[in-house]
Amino acid sequence: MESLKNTATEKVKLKSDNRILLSIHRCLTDFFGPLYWWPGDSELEIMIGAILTQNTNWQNVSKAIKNLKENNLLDTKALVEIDEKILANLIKSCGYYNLKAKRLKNFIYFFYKEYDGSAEKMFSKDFWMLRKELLSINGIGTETADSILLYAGNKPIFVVDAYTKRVFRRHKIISEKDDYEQIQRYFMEKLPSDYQLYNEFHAQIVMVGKQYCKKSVPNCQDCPLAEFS
DNA sequence: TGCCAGGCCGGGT
DNA sequence: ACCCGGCATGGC
Repeated sequence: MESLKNTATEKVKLKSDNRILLSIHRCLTDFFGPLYWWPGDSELEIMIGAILTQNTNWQNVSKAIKNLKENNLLDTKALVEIDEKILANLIKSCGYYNLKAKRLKNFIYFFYKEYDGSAEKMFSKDFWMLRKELLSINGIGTETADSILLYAGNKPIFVVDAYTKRVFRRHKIISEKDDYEQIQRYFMEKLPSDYQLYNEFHAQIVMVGKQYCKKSVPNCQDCPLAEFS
């Protein structure tokens, strides 16, 4: 009885505690070990992957990227010059291929024109300013922009995706009605500004979302975050 | 077999 | 300010 009460009190305390996110992150670090995200050998590859993976399984995306690689298309100039229809055909496996070919083109024109295809140049800019520029490109929304900033640019900005929402809503750590910006602010206010931490944490959240906190199974079985909900 | 996957845009209320 | 349909392939 006494211990039960204490446990309940602990949970309430923990939930309102600013450090609950750090506790969760530590728990997931023990659980998964290092995850080494984002898969990709260059900034450009990571940025392309961020666009191609919109609402799409990564497996399908990696095939498309492999295809691009084999055709020497992980290159800004080559992507500027390639015909959009041909590009669409090469990325067919990742779905929405006509749309994504257009979006990829939009981004690559911007990258080539504004930054001469240099990631170093682009990421030397104040990253909140750069975020605005990215968001102004048709086809780049909040998550894609933030993935580019965090994973290609090593900027301390937290990426919110469908997994983040589902996992943290299901465990009642964030509210159902919080939108992208609110959730992002919540994470960034409660966590130290550290790109490596954001990188690892987001990767862990995706793992939890895929393996334990599945959409099709409303009660997360064996969820490593059970103790936090 | 049907459902799902690391969103975003444009048009309608 | 929301809400919704469209976009599409491949894996389980």
